[in-house]
This record gives sequence, C-alpha cells and structure tokens, in this order.
Amino acid sequence: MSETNHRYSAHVEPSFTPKNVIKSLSIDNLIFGLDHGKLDILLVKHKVGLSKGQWALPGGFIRHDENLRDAASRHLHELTGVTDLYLEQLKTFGRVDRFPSERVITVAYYALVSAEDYKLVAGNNASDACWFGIHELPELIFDHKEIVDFGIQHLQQQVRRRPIGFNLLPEKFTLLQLQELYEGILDTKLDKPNFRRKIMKMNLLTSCEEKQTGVAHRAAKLYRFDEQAYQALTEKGFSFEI
Amino acid sequence: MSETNHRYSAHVEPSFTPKNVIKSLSIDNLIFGLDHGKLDILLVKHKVGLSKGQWALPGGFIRHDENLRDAASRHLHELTGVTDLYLEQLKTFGRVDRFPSERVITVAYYALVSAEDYKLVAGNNASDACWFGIHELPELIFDHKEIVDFGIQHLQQQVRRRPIGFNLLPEKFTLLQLQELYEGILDTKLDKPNFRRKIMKMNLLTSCEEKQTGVAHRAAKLYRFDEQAYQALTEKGFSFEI
DNA sequence: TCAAAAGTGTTTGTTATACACCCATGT
DNA sequence: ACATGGGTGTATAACAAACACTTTTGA
Repeated sequence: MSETNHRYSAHVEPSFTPKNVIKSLSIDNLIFGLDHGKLDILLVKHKVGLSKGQWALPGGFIRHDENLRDAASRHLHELTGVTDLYLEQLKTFGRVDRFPSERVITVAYYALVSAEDYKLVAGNNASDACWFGIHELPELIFDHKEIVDFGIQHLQQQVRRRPIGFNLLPEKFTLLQLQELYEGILDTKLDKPNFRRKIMKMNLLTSCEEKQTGVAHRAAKLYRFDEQAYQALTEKGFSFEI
Repeated sequence: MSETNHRYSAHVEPSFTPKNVIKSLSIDNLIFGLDHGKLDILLVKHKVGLSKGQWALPGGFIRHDENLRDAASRHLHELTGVTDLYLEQLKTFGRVDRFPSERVITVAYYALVSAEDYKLVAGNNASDACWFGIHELPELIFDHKEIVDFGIQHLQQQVRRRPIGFNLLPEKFTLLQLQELYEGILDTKLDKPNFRRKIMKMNLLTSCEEKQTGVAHRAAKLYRFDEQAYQALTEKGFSFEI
C-alpha cells in the first residue's frame, strides 16, 4: 500500500515519477461510499513530496501500454483491494495552473463502492486512506475540491437517470435502505409509499424470499437488483427516473 | 486556413509538431450544425502526413499555457472563424492503440453551431472543411468514428434535459423550426400541438413581435430564446425536459 | 380556392402527490 | 402495550398523448 502512495506522491515531485508512464497526464479517482445514509468519499494522505500531509483523491500516472480505465482501476485496486466496480470517466481537468511547477492534466474517474467493500477499504492496512463525509471534507490538494464538487453534482444527476445507486448497497437490501440511499445522495426527503411504488413498478428488483433479522420491528423483505432485467429494459428504450 | 490544417496534420507526423505544446495529448472538436432539419458534422481533410486525404474531426495540440477549453476554442476559431459558442467537454479518449506509432490521448469537445455560422463555415476559404450529414459520414481517421458516435448519443441525451438545441437555430426562429430541430436530433416525429404547449409553458421564449416573411402560407410568429429566464429558472431547480 | 402550415381545443388515460391507514415484531 | 418501521389504499390534481378542428396566407 505504501508503494501506491509512493507512486502517487511521485506525481507531486517529478523526481519520483515512475518509468514507463505518460508525462503531463494523471488519473484521479473519486470513490463514493455509503455510511448509514451518509455519502462518503475516499481520500488518501500524501506521505512524501511537496504536498506531504495533505489529503488528496487516490490517483496516479498512466502507463504507456495501459488504457485509461485500466489505469483508474489499477490505482483503485492497489489502494483498496476492490475490483469489478462501476467505474466511469467523470471529466478531464486541465487548468494551466492546477498543478504546481509543471503542466499536468488529470482524467477523473468515479466509482461507487458497495457497503461490503466499504468495510474492506476501512479495514485495509492503508492507514492513510480514510472515508470522509461529503460535508466534512478536509482541505484538499490542487484542484481536487473542484473535482469532488463536480463529481457530486454529476452523481446527483446520474443517480436519477440510471440505477447506479444500487452499487452503494449490499447485495441484499431493503426498500428503506434504498430510499435512504437516494435521500442521502439527493439530499432530500422522499415519500415512502410513492417511492416504493415507483421502484417496484420498474421490475428491477428480485425478491430474495428472505427477511431482515435482528431488527426491533417488523422485518422487511430483502431484494436484490436484477441486472438482466435492467439490460433487457434498456434495450427497449426504457428510461429509469427517480 | 491551410495553416490550421498544417497544424492539425502535424499531429499525425510528430516531426510537424509545433513547439510549446503538450506531447501525448490532443484536442478534437465535434461540431454539430443543422441543415434543413438534418444534423451535420464538420470534418476536415488532412493535407499532409500519414493520413493524407482522409477525413477527420478538426483538432490539434494543446499549448503549455493554454486551458483545455481555450485550446478547443482556438482550433475551432482558426478553422471556422466562429467564436462564442456553446463549447463543452465531451469525453477523453485514450485507448492504447488509438493513435499509430505513439501514445496520444485526446480530449473531445463538442459545439453546436447556429444556422448563421453554418453558412459562414461553408463559405470559408477552407476548401477542405466540409459538413456531412450524420448518416452520410465518410471513413474517419483513428477512433474519430467512435468519438462521433459517442457525441451523437450524448447530444441526444443532453438536448432533452437542457435547452442547448437553441444554439443550432438562428436568433429568431419559429416554433416549427424548433420542433424540426428536435425531430432531427432525436430522430423521431413529435406532435405539433403538444410540442408547442410544452415549450410555451416553460416561459423560455420571448416573442419578437414579428412574423416570418416570404412564405407561401400563414406566417408564423418569431421567437427568441430568453437566456435570462432560463438562468432564473435553473437557479430555482427547474428541470428542462422535452 | 386550394395547399400548407399556423395555431387552438378537447377528450382520455396515466402518473404524481399527499396523506391516512393497518400490520408485524422485539422490548 | 407501544414504539418502530413495513407495507397498502385512495382521492385529487397535474400531465401526456392523440387527434379534430379553425385560421391565415401566397400562389
């Protein structure tokens, strides 16, 4: 893990730049997680370099023989151990003065990490990787705050149009968990009966024929997201709207 | 104009690469225009280099002291003479093998060119710049076809959610022109009465208190898009949906 | 007077919203 | 028994879709 941070920090001090990577171009990952209905972002703390001690988005350089998404994936994997994520390009940030001393343009990717993986990341031996609530972010390096702000806005838009939010939940979830997820991301309150109906009418959830356990109230049914049904519907021009 | 093409073609043969630009990173512009309800794209023909004689998106390299959008803007201006456009980042394309012989990643921007500017471009002395209907595109260089396909899809999504389509029309336009624009982009037929009502209810159009002239039927009222009303509405959380 | 597009009205079915209500379960 | 969330029902209003209709104008 320290190797990863070394590699990233390298990107602050050119002398640390690993070989076989593209100059002037980096990757930064915006990783969202969900903690009890609160939206979090994963940050790392730089260990060396000019920006030592400062928080930043996890990222790094791109190898010459590596596709952009693969680079994003690799950096994410090296840091968190998580693979097979919903990982999408967000935007490329290239302000002339965004990086000190030399021109570096960064391609930002974003990912949504499920509740299980959320714990995995937190329990990782990368003691300098940490989740922060989006309303309690520390000072960030470079233009990373700008990337975060853009990403949150983007997520709020995307989550209304595509069922990507499910990636933030465990495999089996209740309808209330799903509702709280949407409330957390969109920062609003939703009407329970109406939300349930809207979701159920889409036929995107499969009942697990199971119920919650260990709760001090009537146990809710557990559902799982039906990827195939979604694929089938999108091919028919289906539009997902919350 | 030949200078522009020289500059762009440079991007094919590294030996032509101008000084003071970033290596391994280029800009490509996807420029949409409207011709009688038909959606067009602006292409240029390379005059020198490996890809001589082939059609490509107008683009080029980024100067070290130049922001990304400024670079996109500059290349567009140099080629078409058009300024002050709706010009947005589309996506960054970076497949390892997208460019022959060396690694070049490109940031794609897109713009919508109004009917007036459309003529301006066509009448320009850049004899190797030409509009093509999106269904009649020639073979394109590198991964430019991929960029075009992505851009068309993106435009179809964006145009439904934000009133960017107005950029493709002249300043004063009729409701039928607007409807034909949407039909052209979305590749569907829309119901006239319903379309009119939907648009008018948004209060985004100002009447010019003027009518069409020179038409062989009842003259339609001319409208203009009210930018201020749109700004005011978006701040209130207004959502534009066609 | 006819074609062509401008522009209005109305009917019908669907969907959104708000809110009242009953159900199940652990403490 | 009661608090807590699970889950259903329904009245109302807003909206979308389809389509019939009247108006204006140049040729």
